[in-house]
This record gives sequence, C-alpha cells and structure tokens, in this order.
Amino acid sequence: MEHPLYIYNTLSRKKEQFVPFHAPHVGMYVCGPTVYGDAHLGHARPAITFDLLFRYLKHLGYKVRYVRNITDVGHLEHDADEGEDKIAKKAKLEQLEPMEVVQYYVTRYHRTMDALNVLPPSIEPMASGHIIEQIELVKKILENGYAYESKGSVYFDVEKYNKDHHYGVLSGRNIEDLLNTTRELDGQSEKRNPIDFALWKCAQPEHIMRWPSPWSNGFPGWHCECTAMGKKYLGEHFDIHGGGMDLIFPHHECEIAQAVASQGDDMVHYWMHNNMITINGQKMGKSLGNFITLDEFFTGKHALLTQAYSAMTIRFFILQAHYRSTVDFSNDALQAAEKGLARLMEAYRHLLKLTPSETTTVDVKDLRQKCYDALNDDLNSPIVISHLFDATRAINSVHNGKASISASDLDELKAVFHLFLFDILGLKDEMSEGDSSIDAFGKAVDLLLSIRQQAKADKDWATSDKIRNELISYGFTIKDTKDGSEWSLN
RNA sequence: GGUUCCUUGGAUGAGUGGCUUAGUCAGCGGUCUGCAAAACCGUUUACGGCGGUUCGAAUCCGCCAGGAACCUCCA
Repeated sequence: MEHPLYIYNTLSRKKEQFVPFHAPHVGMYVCGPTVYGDAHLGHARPAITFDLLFRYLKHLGYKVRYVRNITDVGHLEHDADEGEDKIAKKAKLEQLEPMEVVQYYVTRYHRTMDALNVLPPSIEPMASGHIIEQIELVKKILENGYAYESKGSVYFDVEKYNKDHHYGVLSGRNIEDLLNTTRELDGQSEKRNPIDFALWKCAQPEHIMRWPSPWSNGFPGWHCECTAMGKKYLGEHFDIHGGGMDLIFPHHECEIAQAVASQGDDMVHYWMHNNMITINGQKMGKSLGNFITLDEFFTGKHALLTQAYSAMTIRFFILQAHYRSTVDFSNDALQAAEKGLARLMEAYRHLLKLTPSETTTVDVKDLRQKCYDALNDDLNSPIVISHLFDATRAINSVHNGKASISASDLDELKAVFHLFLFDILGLKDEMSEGDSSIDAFGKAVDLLLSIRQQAKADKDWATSDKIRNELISYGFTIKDTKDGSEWSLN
C-alpha cells in the first residue's frame, strides 16, 4: 500500500499505521448510547466519526464487522456502583416497564441515526441480552483472583490487579493518585477499596431489573457489557475500540482491566476517542443540562436555536472539524456549515450537467490522491472537504464557461466527487431526493420559469419580476444563469 | 490537588520547522446581469505572553497566563 492509513491510538498517544490482526477482516467496537433519553448533538459525534471510519475501511476493501452496543441495563446514576439504574429510574418516573423505555428510545435513536445517514452497524447488541456472557466474564475474573464477593455483589480488586499490571495505562493515571482523589461515598463499606468497581451488583428489593447469578439476584456492572460483547462478537483480540473521550476513564480503563484479568491481555489494538462538542466553551452533556437534542436541531424548537438545521447540516458541521478537536456549537457556525454544504451540493449538480471539451484548463489530477492522503492521516475530514471546495471552484468555472474540461477529466472528477462526498463522508443531497409528487411540483416551477424566460426575452420586465418575486416570497431561491434560471426551495 | 489536552485572523476551523494558499462563513473591490441574486476573480485582519534551541518556529523545549475534559453518570 502506497499511502497506508494512520490512526491515532489513545493508548500510545501517537498516530500508528493501521494493520489489522486478520486482514481483510477488521473488528471494530464502539460504545453506543444509554437509552434513557433522546440523542443530542454530542451523540452525533461518535456516531458520525466512526461511521466515517466504517465507510472508509469498507472502501479500502476491508470486511468490517462493526459492533455498536445499546446500554439498557447496568448504567447507574450519581455513582458508578451506588446510584439508581438510569433505565429503571426513567421507567419508574413514566410508569413504564424498563423495556418499554428502552424500546421507545432505541427506535428514536435509529430514526435519528438514519436521518444523519449513519449506516447501521453490523451488530447492535444489548447489554440485557448478554447477561450470561457477563456472568461468565465475572466468574473468570474471580477464578483468576482479581475480584471478590461481598454481600452478593462482586467487585474488581484494583489494588491486587495493579500489583501485576498497570491500572491506568489508557488514561495515564496511577493508582496512588486515584486513591488520593477518589471521593468517599456512602455505602461503600462493601468494597475493600473506593477505587474498586462493580462487576455484579446485588439488586435491592425494589429493583425491577434483575437476573439470577451465582452470587445474588442482581445485574451486571456497567463496564462488563463491552468486554463481554466485544469478545463474543469480535474475539479475544480485535482491531479498534472507539467512543467518546469522556469514556476513557473509568469505562475503557476498566474494560482493559477486565480483559487482562480474565484472559491475560487486552483485547484491543487501537483505542480511538472522539472529542466533545461544547456549548459556550463547556461540554454539552446530559448531567449539565446544556444539551440540545438532534430532533430539536431538526425542528429548530429550542431556545438557543435561531432556526432549524437539517440532518446533513449537522453531519457536515461535525465533519468540518477533526474528530479529536473540540467543536463549539453556535448558530453562526451552523449557518456557515449550511451555506458551505449547499455550495458543495450545488457544485455536484452542476458537475453532472457539464459538457466536456477537447482541452482541460482545470487541474483535477491530484484531487483523488489528496483526499486519500487526508483520510489516511487519522481521518482528516476537514482537509478532504477543503479539497472538495477547491474542486467546486473548478466545477463552477467550467459551468460558467470560464474554463473547460476534457471528457476523461470530467469522468474522473465525477467519480472522485461522488466517492468522497457521498460514499465516504456520507453526505447526501437533500434537494435531489425526489418522489413523483416532488417531480411534478418541480416541473410546475420549471414551467413558471420558462414563462419568465420568455418574458425576459420580450423585455417584459414586469411579468419577469412578478414571477421571480412571487416565487421568492413563497420561499424559493431563483438564480439566473446563461442557460436559463435555476431554482431551489429554502 | 492529580491526569490529559487546548489557546491560530470578524466567526468557525486545518496545519506543524523554511517551500504554496488551508478551507468554510462574513466583509470589501471587480467581472457578469435589464436590475438583482448566484457564480467567478481579486483582497483585508493571525498564530495567548515571555524566554530558549536553530541559519530559520505559529510549528520543538521551558516558564507564565487563560481555558477544557477526566478524577461521580455522561458520546
């Protein structure tokens, strides 16, 4: 491979060449949502980041198995081991079965991901469907002596583990600091050490979600699901594990500890983490209450939003920043993204209609390679987009008759534009998604514009302007070109 | 307090030792146009502060200032 793919590995804090364990197969696991609320802008970040990776790896010819879990049990509020289960709390609040809450939000999550053109993963396992695998994991860790039972619950013995291995490899922590900074919380008497984390929790009498186990009727600790399900579907060693940066500690750190404690080594080769989306410089998050759901973006119904933003605008906005940078939300930034995206899409529509010439005066030769180079450099989507904007300038020049392009260059340009814009970046042209009623509607508008064209030819400016101004007042945008008028609906 | 990271022009957001500009949005000037819009061309403002390494630093190192994430659930 001439220009290999490099990705940043959180474990080494370096960009590393991507070499799969068993090419052409690639195993990829990404932490999905806990389904007790609607997805917000922050959830779109990992979904889109790893969708880009998924699409690109497939394009490179890999056979990718992409596992993205749904957390529907075991994720507790307030404190990792003492709080109330998030799903159960929501269920109680709304007087529903926990699984009704899960079903409701999973359906809505899928709909939102679909709108963002995020491809479904290969497997989307639920934690509650893998209790047996998680119990097996806990048993194994107990057998190996890295866990202990206490009042029906099982805890991971971090101090013991740290004697043989390093607890903190991923997050760059060491156990002394953790011991000094871990908060003292109520009800931790079951644990030998405050930094120990739960592998299995004995359910309180009022707790609805519970399963039998050798230790008690209870439920698995949060970190178990990813270790158990990753192993089940991707094997003891797989290539990529992704998620948000906020999961590095404790979630992913604990996953590593669980893997090492159960099988002797970590399962994961490349740990990848997307950065946060901020709002007024602060992380957008559920606990901070400063989040805006994706549905609210799509409808514009939120106090902080001055307008609605399409799913593709959101996707483009996210792809315009590198996934390891924070990105700050603002209406200005989103409006800029909306306009930029519209320009790209319009260029693509122009591209399809260009007629080739004998000679080429625009340079399209290196475009494909430049885009590959950008992606190979740790998925640098903003650079890919900047190259597509360069191409946009060339396309518009030809469209305006100020430049020419040969048939072969035109074909190449079409192929490259389509490949990167649609197939890999996963954007789509929301204007051109027509059904028959839209088609008929479009033809009617075309007819009006052809009447206007005739009026212009007759220098009947009154009629011409009336048609244009009325259409504009209905929300259309009218653009006059050499070959007639073009329209779009805002 | 600890760990990790960030600070680029009016707004966003790449880049990482010199070679060629990131790009987008906004602004300004021009071309085009019946007038506009769009498009195209040109263009203004920049690398937090101080010191060091170097022939040369926005880019490496140190210190300082400011900010963020994680250390409690969070994508």
